[in-house]
Amino acid sequence: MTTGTNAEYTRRHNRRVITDALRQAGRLTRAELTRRTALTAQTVSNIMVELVAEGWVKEHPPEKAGRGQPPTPYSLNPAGGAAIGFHIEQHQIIAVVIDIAGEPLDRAHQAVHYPTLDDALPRMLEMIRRFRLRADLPPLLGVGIALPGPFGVEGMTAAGPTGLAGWGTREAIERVRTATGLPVLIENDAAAACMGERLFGVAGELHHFVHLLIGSGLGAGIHLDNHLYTGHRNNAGEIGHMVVVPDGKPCHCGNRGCLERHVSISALLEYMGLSADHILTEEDFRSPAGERGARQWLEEAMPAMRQAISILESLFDPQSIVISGLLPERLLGELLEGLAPLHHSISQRAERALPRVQAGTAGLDSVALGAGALVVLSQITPQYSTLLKAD
Amino acid sequence: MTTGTNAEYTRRHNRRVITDALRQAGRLTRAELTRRTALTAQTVSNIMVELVAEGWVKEHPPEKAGRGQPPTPYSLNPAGGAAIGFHIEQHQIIAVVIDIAGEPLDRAHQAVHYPTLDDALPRMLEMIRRFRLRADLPPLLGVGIALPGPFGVEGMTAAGPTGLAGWGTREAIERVRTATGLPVLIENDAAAACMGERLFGVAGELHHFVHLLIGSGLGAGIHLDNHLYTGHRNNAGEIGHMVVVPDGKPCHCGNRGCLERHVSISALLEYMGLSADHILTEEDFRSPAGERGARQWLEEAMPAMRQAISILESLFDPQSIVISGLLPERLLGELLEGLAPLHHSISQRAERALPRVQAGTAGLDSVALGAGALVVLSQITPQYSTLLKAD
DNA sequence: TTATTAATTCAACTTGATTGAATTAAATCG
DNA sequence: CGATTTAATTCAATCAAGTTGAATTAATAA
Repeated sequence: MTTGTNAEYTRRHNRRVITDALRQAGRLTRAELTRRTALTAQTVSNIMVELVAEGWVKEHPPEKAGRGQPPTPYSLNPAGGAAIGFHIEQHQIIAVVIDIAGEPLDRAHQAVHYPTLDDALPRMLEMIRRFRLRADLPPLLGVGIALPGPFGVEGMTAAGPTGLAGWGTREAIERVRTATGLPVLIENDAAAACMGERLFGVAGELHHFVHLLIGSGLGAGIHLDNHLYTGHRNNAGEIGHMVVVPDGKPCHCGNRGCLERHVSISALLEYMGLSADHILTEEDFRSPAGERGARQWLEEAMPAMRQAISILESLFDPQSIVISGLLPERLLGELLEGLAPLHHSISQRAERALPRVQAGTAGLDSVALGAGALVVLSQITPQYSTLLKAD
Repeated sequence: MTTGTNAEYTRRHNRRVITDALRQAGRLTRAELTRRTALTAQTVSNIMVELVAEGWVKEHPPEKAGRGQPPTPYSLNPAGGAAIGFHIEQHQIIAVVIDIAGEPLDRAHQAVHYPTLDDALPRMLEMIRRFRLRADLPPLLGVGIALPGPFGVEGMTAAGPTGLAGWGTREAIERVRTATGLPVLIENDAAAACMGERLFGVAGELHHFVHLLIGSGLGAGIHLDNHLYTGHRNNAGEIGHMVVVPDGKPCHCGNRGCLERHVSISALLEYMGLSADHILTEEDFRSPAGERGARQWLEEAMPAMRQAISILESLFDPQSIVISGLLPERLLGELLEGLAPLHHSISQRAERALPRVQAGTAGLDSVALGAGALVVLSQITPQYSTLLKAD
C-alpha cells in the first residue's frame, strides 16, 4: 500500500539526496549541492551541519576559484561507516569490508562445500570477529549476503546443482541478525553484483541498466529508475531458467532449453567433461579436452548471449547492459569480444553515448563487494520507500 | 537526477495517496482512509475538505454502522474530470471519453489508412469537438494517445508494416497540445492497455504485472512497483522484436526469428494468406483457407507465447501476466486455453492467489480506454516523481 | 581602494503535519 | 429512559522542516 508522508520523512529523503549526490560526484560544495538537488541553499546548509556532526560527511579546505567567497568542498567520510559483504558460493565464502565511500578495507575467504546456513554461520561470525579487530574499522552499518537464487520456489531452489540449502530468506535474515547484532540484507548474487557495479564499477551514474552475471548459474541484476528491482517475491532477474530453446536440453528445473544450460559455469564444466562440483582452475584449460570443451562452450554460449541481450534490451530499454562472470578473465573476454554483431534492437540508436554491452569492472570479488554495496547504498541513496510512512 | 522535496510536494503526494485509495476501494470513510494511508485523521480531514471543494471527490450520506458517530463515505466524483483517449491504428482511430472514476462516457471511431500525424490530427480535433458538445462533460484533464511503438528508433519505427509515420514523440506532443489546448500524453499501445487494465480491468490492485497485447505487432506493458515502467527512452516492453528463434523467419527489423513473427495479427494474416494491410473480419475465418491458416497460426503462436511467458516471469517475477488481443475473441480464447501447461518458473508457487496468466477484461476498446486511463491516473495516483522538485 | 561577485548564514516566516482535548452521534448497559 | 461507551471527526495549539530576503564573508576585477 502506498502511504502518506510528512516533514520528518522529507528530511530523511533530502539527506539521502545529498549523500547520493556526494557519492556520485565524489566531492561537492554546498553551492553545487544546492544546484544539483534543487534544494534551497539554506536547507542544504542545515543538512550539511547535521551530516558533518554525525560523521557521514567530511569537510575539505576551501578552494579559491574565481570571485566570491571560496566554497568549501565536502565528500562522504570513509570513517563514517562500513559494511560487510559476503558472497556465499558452492565452494567458498568470500567476505569483504567496505567503507561508505566505496573503498575496500579488508577481505577474507574460506573454502567450503555447498554450505547450508548452519555450515556457513559460524564461519561468517569468525570472519566478522577478525575484521572487528582492526583498530581503524568505522562503525558497522550492516551485513549484506549474496548467494545464488532463486529463493523460496519449490523444486527450483535447493534441488538444482546451483542452489544452496537452508537460506529460506525470512528466518535466515533473523538468525544472522541476532548472531551478529547487525542489520542484514540477503539478495541473489546477480542483484548484488549489480549494486557493486553501481558503487565500484561502470554504472555509478546509470539509472537504467541490467547486469548479467555468469556464475554457476546465470542471473540478471535489474536496476530501473535508479533503484534495484527485485520483483514481487524477490526473484526478479532469474534469467537462467527462461526457456530459449523449446525442446532443448533438459534442465534440473523441469524445463527444456533453459538459458542457463548454455550460458553458465555449469554448462562450461559439462562441455569440458568435468563434474558439476568441480572447482575450475587454469590447469583445466591446458588439457586438450579442456581446451576443446571450452571452445565448444564459447561457440554455443555466444548466440545464447546475443539472444539474452536482445531480450533484455527489448524489455527494459536500458542505457547499457553490464556483463561480468566468475570465470577466467580470458574466457569472459573472448565471450564478450565474440558477441558482435548484436541483434538489431531498440537500443540501436545513432546518438548512443554508452556501449550497448560492456564488461563489469568490479572483478572477481564483485559479488561480495556488491553485497556490501547493498548495505551502504540502502543507507545513502534516496528511495521512494524511505519517504513513505509505511510500506 | 533525484532531487529534494518540501512541504508543498508532500501535500501533493498525500492528496494522491488519498485519491488513489478511493480509486481502488471505490468508497471509503475518512476513518478508513486514515488507517489505509498512515496519515493522521486531521491530515485526512484537511485534505478531504480541499478535494471536495475542488470537485475531485464527493460525499455520500453517513451510514450507521455500529457504535460511534456514523462515518461519512466518500468516492471519486465522476463529474470532477474526464480524459480523452485515442487509439491510433493502421485502419482506424478510436476515441473514448472517460471520467476520473473510470466510467466510459462516449465513444467514436473513424476509418483511416496508415495515418500519419498530419492525417490524424484534423480527425482527432473533430472528434474532440463533438465530445465537447455534450452538456454533461466534466472538465477535460487531457488527451492520451496510444499507438504502436517503438518510437524514435531508426529502421524500426515507420519502416515496418506495423509502424506509423510522423509521430516522433516530442514535436507530436507539442502539436496536439497547441491544437487542443490540453495536456497530452503519448504512449505505445501496450503500455496504454496496461493502464487500462489497471483502471478498468483485472489489475486494479496489482503492483507488479505485465500486460501482453497482441495487436498488429506484439507489445508488453510493464507495471512494476505500482507504476508503469517505460524505460530509458520510452521503448520498454517492445517484446515483439526480441529474438526467440535464432535464424528463424526474417523480420522487417533486420533480425530473424522475432517473437512478433509468430505472435501478432501480422503473422496471423500471413498464415491466412491475406495481405499485411488487410482488415480482418469474421468473414475471413469462414473460408477453408482462412480457417486452416488461423489454425496453423494458433499452433505456432502457442509455444511462442509459452516462451514469452517464461521470459516475462523469469525477469519480472510479477504477480500475474495479463493478456489481451485486438483479434476475434474466439481466437484469443483458444490461444489462452491452449497455453497450459506453462513452463516451470519462479512464478510457480503453491500459495498463489492469482493465476499466472489471465485474460484482460477491458475489451476491444482497451487501448483507447487505457490511453484515457493514462491521463486520469497521471493525475490521481501517487508517484515518486510527483514528490521531487525537479526530475 | 572600491565595486562586484559567489558562497554562506541569519532570522523571520510559511506550509503542512501532529497532538491531545473537545464534540458529535450512534449503540449498549443498567 | 438516562448514563455510559464507542467511533468518527474537528478544534486549536504546536512542531518540524523548508523558504525567503537581507546580511555577512572573502575572494577577484576595476
